[in-house]
Amino acid sequence: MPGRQGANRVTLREVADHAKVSVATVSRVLAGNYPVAAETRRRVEQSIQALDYVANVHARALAGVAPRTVAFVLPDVRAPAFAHAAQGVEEASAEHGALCLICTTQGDPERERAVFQLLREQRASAVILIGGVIDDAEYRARIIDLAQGSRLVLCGRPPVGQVPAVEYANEAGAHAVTQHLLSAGHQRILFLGGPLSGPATTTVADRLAGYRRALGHPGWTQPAEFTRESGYQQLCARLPEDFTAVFAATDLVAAGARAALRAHGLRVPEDVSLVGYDDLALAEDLNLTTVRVPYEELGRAAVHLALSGGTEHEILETSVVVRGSVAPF
Amino acid sequence: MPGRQGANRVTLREVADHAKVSVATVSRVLAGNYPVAAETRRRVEQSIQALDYVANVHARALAGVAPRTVAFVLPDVRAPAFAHAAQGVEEASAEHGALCLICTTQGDPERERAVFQLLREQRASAVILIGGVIDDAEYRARIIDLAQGSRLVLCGRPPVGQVPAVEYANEAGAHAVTQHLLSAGHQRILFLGGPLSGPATTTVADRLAGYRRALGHPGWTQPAEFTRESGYQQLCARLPEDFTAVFAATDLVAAGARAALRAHGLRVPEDVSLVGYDDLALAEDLNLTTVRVPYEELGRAAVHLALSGGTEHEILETSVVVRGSVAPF
DNA sequence: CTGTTAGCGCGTTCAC
DNA sequence: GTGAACGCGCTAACAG
Repeated sequence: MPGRQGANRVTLREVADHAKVSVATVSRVLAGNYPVAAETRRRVEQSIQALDYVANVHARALAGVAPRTVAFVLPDVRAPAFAHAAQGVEEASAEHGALCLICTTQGDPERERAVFQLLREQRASAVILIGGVIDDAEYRARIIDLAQGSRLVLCGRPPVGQVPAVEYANEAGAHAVTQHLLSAGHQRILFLGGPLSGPATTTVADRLAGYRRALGHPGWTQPAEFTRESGYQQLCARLPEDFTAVFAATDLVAAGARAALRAHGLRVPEDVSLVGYDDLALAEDLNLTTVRVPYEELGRAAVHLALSGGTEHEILETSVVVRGSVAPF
Repeated sequence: MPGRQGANRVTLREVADHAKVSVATVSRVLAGNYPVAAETRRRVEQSIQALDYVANVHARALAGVAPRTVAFVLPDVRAPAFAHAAQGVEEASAEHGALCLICTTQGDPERERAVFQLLREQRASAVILIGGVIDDAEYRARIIDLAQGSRLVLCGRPPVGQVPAVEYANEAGAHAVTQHLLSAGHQRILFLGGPLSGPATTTVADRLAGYRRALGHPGWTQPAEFTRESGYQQLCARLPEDFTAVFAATDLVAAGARAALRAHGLRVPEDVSLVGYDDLALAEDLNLTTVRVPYEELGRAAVHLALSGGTEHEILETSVVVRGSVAPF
């Protein structure tokens, strides 16, 4: 192992001195984009090794050679769906030789602003935004505003003005599972999910829209937050009633719904059929028929879009994963 | 909204000109650590607004004011345990006003090296490392090597040489659940988990050690990777046998074990008791008695340790969470 | 209180 | 092929 310098403050200058050449020469062998005598190059490389020289990105960036950096901004890494998207972003960034920053905001617009400020200071090449949102005028204005600073790409949300986005076929997926339920003979299907009060996020709104389009009428809905707990309580509040199937807006909600059904002595799928959305790992545990959302692909696509500079509106496909939570009625 | 500049290349100089002051003055109102006439400050602030000026971290860093950056290096963000730790790291970093970088390595030492190189170039204030490892000489050498570049803190692993670490009472937790099983009258307890071949990671090794210490003898073990699938298959391979309880090395493994038990017509806990480790969300779904590991705290503690520059070896507590998967025997 | 100026570490013309 | 010198945007003395 070469002699290490601890705090590692070795500069180009020192390497140059050590190798008895000028800084320009060292810079050249480092960049490798300019002819350097073999012997000289060897000597320089040795010095670099010996001193354990590590280039300083800051100096480099200032001199015009900025490393690519893509930032992924999300409410919370612990949410499986977001974690999967993050994985996709990470992988795609690495493939592009870009460093990946992951920043969480806890859904707080204030923190989101702070994070963006930080990212602008960092001169991030691109920032990708994910997380449920209510698509109102205030929100759209905020996005337009944020987009000024750096290249912005929306993920799992509709595009806003000139700000590009990569989405998944959310409404279509909801339509498909509902259709699946309908084909099995179900007629009274309860949609479980949505805000307990106030406007819905685009995510729920689209799923609800797909459900309604398949049904051909407004159907029946029971609000519930995107948590297991809420799914449990909100369905209990609705039980007993005469629906034969439940469409939970999320796998997590479905997990809660399933528990609620059981608590009321109802079996899945014998007594009540149940479907979810997202296809998280727990859907398999629960043997839950659900809609698969390609979260990792979503992240990857966002990175490509961000780095390619495109402005198209990409929409990834969703598909229903049939397991054992639906029985014919 | 102020007039935005798109690519945002406004410099201090321009702001100074706009406000008819010197760059030093602008720098001062920005830093706020030096007296500036109220009127002047107001004018400068207006110019900053008008031009939508955003400081350049790189220039700043080069001039000596480096922003704190803590990097969290992990195998995979999708693993719930790691995601929770990441959340802790993120929050603690934010509290310290530090930017948080999250980098994944897929457990590939090569990628790990590349990431470290990148982080050194970034002049990261600290890097925190998490993920299962086999504690051999090669590994220890690698850590020592990596630690040269920047401030390193190990997370959920034992310290190596001068490299500090924050762990959780892994062995003690395993001892405690085993004791819990013993108290319920169980004697033949199977430990499910561990490498199918080769040496174990410190994580399993410690859990196994706790199990054995409680038992007072080597006990019975069946290898299994840390996945639901492996838990299922490896337990099936062992069934039927006459143990009355299973200690799964991980909640995920426990989920698989539970499915295997069911597939063989065995009920939990009536026929066989089952415990896991980690206390992930799914443990609650499964009504699984398990050991709670404070992953978020682990992440937070690592950040504090990293930023405080301490070198202590911190060990967080674990506790057994009693749910309904254990019955007296 | 405010302006001038010298670096921070590196890439990049230019001359040699 | 190689070296000297300027500038990237900003902070921190140092003078006024």
